[in-house]
Amino acid sequence: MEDQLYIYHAEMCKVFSHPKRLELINVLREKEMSVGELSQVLGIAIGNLSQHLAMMRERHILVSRKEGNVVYYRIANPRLLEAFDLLREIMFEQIRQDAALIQDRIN
Amino acid sequence: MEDQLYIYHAEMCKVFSHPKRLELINVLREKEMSVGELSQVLGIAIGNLSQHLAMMRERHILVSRKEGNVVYYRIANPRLLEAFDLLREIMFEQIRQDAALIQDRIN
DNA sequence: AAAGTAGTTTAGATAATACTAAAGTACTAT
DNA sequence: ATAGTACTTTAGTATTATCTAAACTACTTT
Repeated sequence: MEDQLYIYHAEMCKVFSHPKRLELINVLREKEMSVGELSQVLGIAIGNLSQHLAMMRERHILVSRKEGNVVYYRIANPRLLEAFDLLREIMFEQIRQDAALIQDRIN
Repeated sequence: MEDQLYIYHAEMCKVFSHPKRLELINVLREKEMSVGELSQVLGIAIGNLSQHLAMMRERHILVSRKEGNVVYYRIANPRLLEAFDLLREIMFEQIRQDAALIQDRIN
């Protein structure tokens, strides 16, 4: 029962474990975008992109809306961007620490 | 150059994409623990655990210290727990929303 | 209705992760 | 020195993710 929470939690976090999916989240930060536009901006094939979008939609990270035959995607929960930003901050802290360690070793 | 950041960011997030690694982070929340203790608490083989610990150490998520022939692990940056908690909150929000949608469909 | 556009889905190949079991290392106690 | 404890590393296998290319669906335009 407790295990199930960790499994669900991990499933959600898998969204963050691919560079193009992270870029996608960052690109959808302020505005929704169509699949075609996203394919252009991210520089990946539409078929492949559609697979990423589907898995993110299944995990309720993104929601889509259809207009004519264009599908627009946007971020489901704006708090997700808080998580994105926090993780990126932690990453920068680590990069800075690593750099400092290397500096120490030189001096 | 920008791409490298997304790659590094994703590498860090891979730590969160496995249920036992999440549980491990949560268990190390307030205190450090030896590998043997962790193996007991998490219920996974020591060899397997040691592999998870190594990858988390490489990514600077955990740090270790050796005392005699016991190795203790702890969380490198306490802010990581903020990220853990934020992601879990977002997860609960989503679970609640899903539950609400199902309720609506019944009524 | 036929052809075009936008996106999805599937099948198959390749690559990355994860697990098990056994060998190896470092330290401690006898 | 030998044996034991605590952990790490490696090799092999199984599982899961990712990508490409092609078929398919839904909608629009002619």
